[in-house]
Amino acid sequence: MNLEQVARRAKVSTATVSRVLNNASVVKGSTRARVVKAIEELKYHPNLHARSLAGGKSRTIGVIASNMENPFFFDIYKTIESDAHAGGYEVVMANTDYRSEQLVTSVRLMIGRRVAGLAAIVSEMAPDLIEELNESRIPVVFYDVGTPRQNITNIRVNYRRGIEKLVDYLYSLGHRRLGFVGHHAILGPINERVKAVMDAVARIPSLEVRTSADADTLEGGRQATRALLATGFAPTAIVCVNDVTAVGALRELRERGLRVPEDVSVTGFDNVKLSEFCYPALTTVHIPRERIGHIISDYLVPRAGKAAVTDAEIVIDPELVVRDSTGPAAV
Amino acid sequence: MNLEQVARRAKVSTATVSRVLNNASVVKGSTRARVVKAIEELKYHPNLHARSLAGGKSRTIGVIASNMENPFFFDIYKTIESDAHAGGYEVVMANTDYRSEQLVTSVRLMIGRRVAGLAAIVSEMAPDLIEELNESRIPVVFYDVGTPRQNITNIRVNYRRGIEKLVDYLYSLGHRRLGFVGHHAILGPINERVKAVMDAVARIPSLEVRTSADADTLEGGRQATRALLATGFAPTAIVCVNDVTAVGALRELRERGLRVPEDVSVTGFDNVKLSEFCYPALTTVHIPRERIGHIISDYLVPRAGKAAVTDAEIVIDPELVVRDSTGPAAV
DNA sequence: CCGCACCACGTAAACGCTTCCAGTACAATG
DNA sequence: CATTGTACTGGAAGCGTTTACGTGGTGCGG
Repeated sequence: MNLEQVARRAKVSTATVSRVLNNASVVKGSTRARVVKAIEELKYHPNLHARSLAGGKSRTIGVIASNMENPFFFDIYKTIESDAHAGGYEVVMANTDYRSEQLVTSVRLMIGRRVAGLAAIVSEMAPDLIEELNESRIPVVFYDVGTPRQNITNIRVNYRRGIEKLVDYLYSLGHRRLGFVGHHAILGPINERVKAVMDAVARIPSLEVRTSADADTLEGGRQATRALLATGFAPTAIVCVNDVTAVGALRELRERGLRVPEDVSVTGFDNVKLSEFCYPALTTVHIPRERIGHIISDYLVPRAGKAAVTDAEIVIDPELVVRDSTGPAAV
Repeated sequence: MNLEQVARRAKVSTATVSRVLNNASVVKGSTRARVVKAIEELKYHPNLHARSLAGGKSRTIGVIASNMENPFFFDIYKTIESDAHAGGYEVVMANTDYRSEQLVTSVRLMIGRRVAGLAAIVSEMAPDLIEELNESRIPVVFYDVGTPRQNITNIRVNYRRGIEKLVDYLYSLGHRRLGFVGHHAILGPINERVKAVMDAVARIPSLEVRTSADADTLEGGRQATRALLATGFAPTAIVCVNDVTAVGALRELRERGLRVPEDVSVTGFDNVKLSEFCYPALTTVHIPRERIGHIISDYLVPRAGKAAVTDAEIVIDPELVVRDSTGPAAV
């Protein structure tokens, strides 16, 4: 079922069929009608592979994320998708599960697909990736990690600042023993996020902190919290790497009979919708996911009268959102 | 950057490069080494479009879902993805937002991509879709809606039975006034789900029910619940179309000062992970999402020694999961 | 020393589309 | 009536692969 068959049935050349398909150029009304009729009768669907091969372009942009299960990533994805569709583009998505090996695979896949643009919303990194991407000439936006380069734009939030706001707030409530629940992807004291917490705590001598980590899921947050408490360390507040893990923490505390925030305060990060709907509603740090999504699509989706892609670094300053999961430290 | 350039650099023909790329046929070790070296030096990435055009096959399967934001769909997606990767296949995903017009667009897109198989996990339907799909000769699995056909397999859960279990359980707890919170996609009394609720209730004369609907999100569940209560109708139990909307309902009730389950009972559907983590944990109906995912990939991902795709209808019987959001009806 | 099988590789024809370059028909113009 | 322009359509060359087929070497038995 190809152009030729349609052409034959409509008694025109393949060139003409192609023209009506892309409603480019001028095709006489009667001819166009014949072609359209043939297309419908044959239930013809153009082969997109052939199309982008011949055309040299692909009108699809790729989005790679660490964990689409986490609404944080999904919210960004959704915004990009919506913008892309508005601009006549398609989106293909890939998950890495925080594995840098999977990141490399996914990036290769996207390059192989000759995407028009690529967004990598990931916390992991692979050494030669930037080089490889640079070589491919594909416009790229990295969120979180990455290095600005020709054709590579960088967006990151000032995670450090967000954590500081959180820690200062908890300190002001009288908290002195803090727990930090992370996820495996950011395990290890070298990690930027853990370091941010350590540094924020280190500024205030009377503060003490212990960390724990598990998967970036509800269950992971629960397990990490359980492990943290199993050490005998009794934090008066638990800072979680994001809202999802915080909801996991909430459950573990509840099952241990600890009240939030009377006995233990809990904080999230991201300000995902769920953070308002869980109980108690989470004190968290807002990260403007829609804005991030729009920035990304501005860079990747060619739009009439838009500036060209340039290398740049964009830093977003997150802000504290106080809700019900935090309160004065227990005596 | 194409096969020819690689071939030239390795001083072989494009055929040989292709052979080492697909490590098919026998290529002498030394030659293979030269080619591999050239590939890496040039940072060559095969053009996947050309590949599937020439090969005639695509090694990717498509998944279309109504709302990936809802973990129910995502869980199924994840299972399919994992199975597909295990079988050397890629997956492309598309969202319909419950809009049948978008369903059509997505299906066309998938056909255009000449996917090796297609899974449609959707609650909406479009008239000519089945016909169009049938014409395309692509193996298809429908979940929820659809009609078995040559090359089309159908999976559905016995939603009706699940609702009956729920209603019977609530009745046994003394509930007589029920609210049903749906989402827009299933609005209208013609809908299968609403009908299932109506019929389940109709079996028991003393039971009364009112319905309401909004988006399939946390916020939607909340709004629908608000609308339901705003009518003055005071249900002693609220049956929600799924867990996500139920969590939304939970929040609305909490903000109105209604205790769950003392004042009002709430039930979800799907048994998504979140249903255990919210407070109170939801009484719900378990739908085996992983199993559904596996069934789908069994049908779509060609695997060594696997039976061919046949038309069939598979029905899954869901079971009740009682947790903390339900209790005896308030007097 | 010849012939044959076989291995390793090259040649070239698809795959289904886009698009440049011509070509035809016909109206408008001088 | 010849000339130029315009509107539409066709021919054919790619796009980057895969793959059937062909060919040149090598090793072996006879």
